Amino acid sequence: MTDNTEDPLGDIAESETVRPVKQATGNIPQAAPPYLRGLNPMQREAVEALDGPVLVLAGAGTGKTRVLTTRLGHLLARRKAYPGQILAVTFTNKAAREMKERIGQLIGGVVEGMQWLGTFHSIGAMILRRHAELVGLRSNFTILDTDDQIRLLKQLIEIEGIDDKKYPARLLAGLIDKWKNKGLTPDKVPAGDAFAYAEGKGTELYRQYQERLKVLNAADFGDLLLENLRLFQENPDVLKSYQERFQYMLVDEYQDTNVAQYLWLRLLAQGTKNICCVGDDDQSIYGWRGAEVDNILKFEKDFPGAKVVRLEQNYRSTPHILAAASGLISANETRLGKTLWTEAKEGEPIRVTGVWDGEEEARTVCDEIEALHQKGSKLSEIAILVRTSAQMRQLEERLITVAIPYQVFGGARFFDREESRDANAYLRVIAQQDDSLAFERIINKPSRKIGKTTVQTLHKLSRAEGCSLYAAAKSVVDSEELKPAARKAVANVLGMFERWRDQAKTLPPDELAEIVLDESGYTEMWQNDRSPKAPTKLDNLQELVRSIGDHDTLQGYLEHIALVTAIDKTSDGDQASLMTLHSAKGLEFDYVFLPGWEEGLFPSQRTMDESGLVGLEEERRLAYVAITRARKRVWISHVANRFINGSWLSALPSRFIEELPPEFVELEAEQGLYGGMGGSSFEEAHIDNSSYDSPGWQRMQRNKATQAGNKGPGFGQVIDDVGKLIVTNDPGAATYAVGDNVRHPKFGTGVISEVDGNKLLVEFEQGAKRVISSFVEPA
DNA sequence: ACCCCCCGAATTTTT
DNA sequence: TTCGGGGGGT
Repeated sequence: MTDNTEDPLGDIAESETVRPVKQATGNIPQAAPPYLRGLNPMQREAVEALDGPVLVLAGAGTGKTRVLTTRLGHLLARRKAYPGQILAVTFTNKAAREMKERIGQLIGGVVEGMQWLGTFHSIGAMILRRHAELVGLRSNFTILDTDDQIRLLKQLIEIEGIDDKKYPARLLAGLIDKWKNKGLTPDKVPAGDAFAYAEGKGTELYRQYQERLKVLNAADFGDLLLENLRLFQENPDVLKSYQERFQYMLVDEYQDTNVAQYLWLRLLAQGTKNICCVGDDDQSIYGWRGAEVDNILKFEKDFPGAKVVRLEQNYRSTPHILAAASGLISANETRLGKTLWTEAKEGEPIRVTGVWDGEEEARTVCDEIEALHQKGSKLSEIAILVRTSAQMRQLEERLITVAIPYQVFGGARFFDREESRDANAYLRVIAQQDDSLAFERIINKPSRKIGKTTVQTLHKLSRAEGCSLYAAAKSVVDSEELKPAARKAVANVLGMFERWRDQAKTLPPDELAEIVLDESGYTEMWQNDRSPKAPTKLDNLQELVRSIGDHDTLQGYLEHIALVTAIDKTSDGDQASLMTLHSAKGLEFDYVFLPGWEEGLFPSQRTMDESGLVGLEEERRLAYVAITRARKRVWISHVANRFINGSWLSALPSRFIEELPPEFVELEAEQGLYGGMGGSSFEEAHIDNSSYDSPGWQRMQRNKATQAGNKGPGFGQVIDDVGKLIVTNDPGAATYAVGDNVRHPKFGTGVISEVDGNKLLVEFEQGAKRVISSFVEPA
C-alpha cells in the first residue's frame, strides 16, 4: 500500500524499548518486539494491522490507549513512516497530551517530529493557517470562542431589526454551530432548517456572519473544520498534498466525531486508506454537540474490506461493576453490541442508597469517603461524578465541612473570567488588529471617554466600508466625523496599540502583557476599584501574566488559550475529585460515587424532552460511562427531594437504577421516602454506620429481601405504569399508634405523639422528631 | 456614564 | 437559588 522506497530514517532513535525491525522479507516468523509482549491477542491484532482501514471497537477499560500508542510506536519502529507522516487525532487536549507522553515513554525520549498529533481543532487550525488566503483569511486569523461568536451575532441580529428576545443570539449561535458540525456552508443549509430562526432569516444571518468573520480575519471553532473542508474541496491540489503527507491516520474516540470531522477524515483517507479509528459506541455521550454514532456504525461501508477488531477484555473493573454496567447498557436498542469480560476476582456489589434530600446525600457520600480514607485509600483514587454542575455546590460544602481535600474539574474556567478576557482582548488586538470583538471589548475599559455614540459611529463606518472597527477608527481620526474630544481619545488608543505592536516584535509575551496592562490603565482600574472582588481580579491578572510566560510567542499564547481551555490542574497532594460525568470520560478511579440518580435529573428531563428515545439512550450511555469509571466500588444514590432551580421537587429514583441487574446491586434505602406528604418538610432519620446492627436496620434488610424477589431494585412497590414509575408505601411496614413506646437507633427511646401513615412524631428525650416507622421498633 | 433593581432563565462541554 | 441582561433612574 505504502511505497516508501526510502527508509524513513530513524530520527526516532533506536532505543532499548524499540528495536526497529526490518520489513519481513520471507516467511520467517519474527520474534515479537518487546513492546508487543503483554498485549492480549485482540490488542495485538489491533496494533499489528498497520495497513488498510481498521476499526477498533474498544470497550471501557480494555486498554485502548495502550493499543493506540503501541500502534504508533509499532509504525515508527517498523519504519513505515516518518513521524511527520502520521496524522493522529484526538478529541481533547488531554487525550492528545496523554498520547504524546505515552509514546515518548514507549520509544524513549521526546516525540520529535510528530507534529500532526493533536485535536481535530488544533490540526485544523494548523492546516488552515498554512492556506488561509485560499479561504479568505490571513494566516494570523483569530480564533473566536463562543462568547465572541454570540456578541458578533447579536450585532448582526440588531442590524437586521430582529427581536432578540424572541430570537436570542444564543439560539442562532447554536444553529450555526449545528450546521457547521454537519459540514453545511450557508448555501447548503436545508430550507426547512432555516426556518428554525426568525422566519427563515437564519440562513441569511449565517451568511452575513461568515462574511463578517472574514472582515475580522477570524474563525470560530466550527470554521476550523468547515473551512478546512472547503479548502480541500475547492483545492484538489492542496487536498492531494495532505493525502500524500499522511501515510497513516489514527483517530481516537471515533464515536464522538461529527459529520464535518467525518467528511474531513474521509477526504484525507482517500489517499492511502491507512486509517485506524478507535471508539466505543456505548460511550458516545456528545450527541447533543453534533457527534454522530452513525460514523462508527458505517465505517465498514465507507471503507470496504475494513478490518474490525473488538477489544472486550476489561482490565479495569470488578466483575460486579462490569456486569452491572453491561446489564444497564443492554437496555439500549441502537448499539453494535459487545460483551466485556474480565479475569478479575469478584468484588463488591454496587451499592444503591436512597436518602431524603441533597444535604443528607452529601453527608452520606462524604462519610463514606472519610471511611475509605481512614482505611488507607488515597483520596486521589476517589471521585464523585455528577450529572450537572449545579449538583456540585452542596457536595463541595460538605467536603469543606468535613475537611476532605478535593479538586473540581471543569467548571468556571480561568480564562473565562472577566479580567482574563479583558487582558487577552488587548493582546488579541496587538496580534491581529482586525479582531473587532476584542477591540470593542476594551476600547473603553478602563474608561477613556469613548462612549456608546462614538462606538456606534465606528460601527456604522466599519459596516459601510466593510472593514474592521480598528480600520474604521483609523480613518475616523483623520476626519471630522467625531467631536474633537472623542477623536483625540480614539487617536490615543490607536497610538498605544501602534506602540505595543512595535514592542511585541522584540519583547517576550509576558513582559509585553505587563506593559500593556500597566500603560493601558487596566491594572490601575482594578486598583482603584473598591469592590471586594477587586483584589482577586488583581491576583488573577498576575497569575495570567505568569501563565503567559509559559509561551515563547504572543501567537503561541493566543493559540493556546483559544484551543486549550482547560488548564492543567497539577494535582498537588492527595485530593478527591469532583466533576461532571462528561468530564470523567477516559478517567478511572478505585472508588466512584454517583449521586443524583433521579428521574428528571438523570436521565435529564430536558434531554428526554428534546431528543426522546435517542436522548434517553445517550443518558444511559452516560450512566454506563459513569459506572465503568470505577475499578473497585461504585456507590449510587438518589434523594426523595431535590432542590433545583430555586424550588423543591420530589423525585423518583432513576429508571437506570431499575435497570441494574439486581444480583449485582445492594440496596440501602430508607423506607417510606416516597409515601405521600410530598413536599412537606420532614425531618428524616438517616442511616449511619452505628445503626447497621440495630433491629431497625435488620428489619429494613428483611423488607428489602422480600421485595428483591419479584422486581429487583425497588423502593416500596414499584409498578411500571404507562412508562412512568409509581412508588407506593411499603405495605409490610409495622403499624404504630399514638402512645406506643418506640426505640430509634439514633435518638433512643420515645413516645409516639402523632401518626401519619408511616410517619411518626415521636417525643424523644432530646425532643420531638419526625421519623419513619421503619426506623423504629417497639420498645 | 454608571449603578441598581427586576425579571427571566436555568444541562452536559470540547474546541 | 443564582446569575446575567436590560431598562430605568441618577
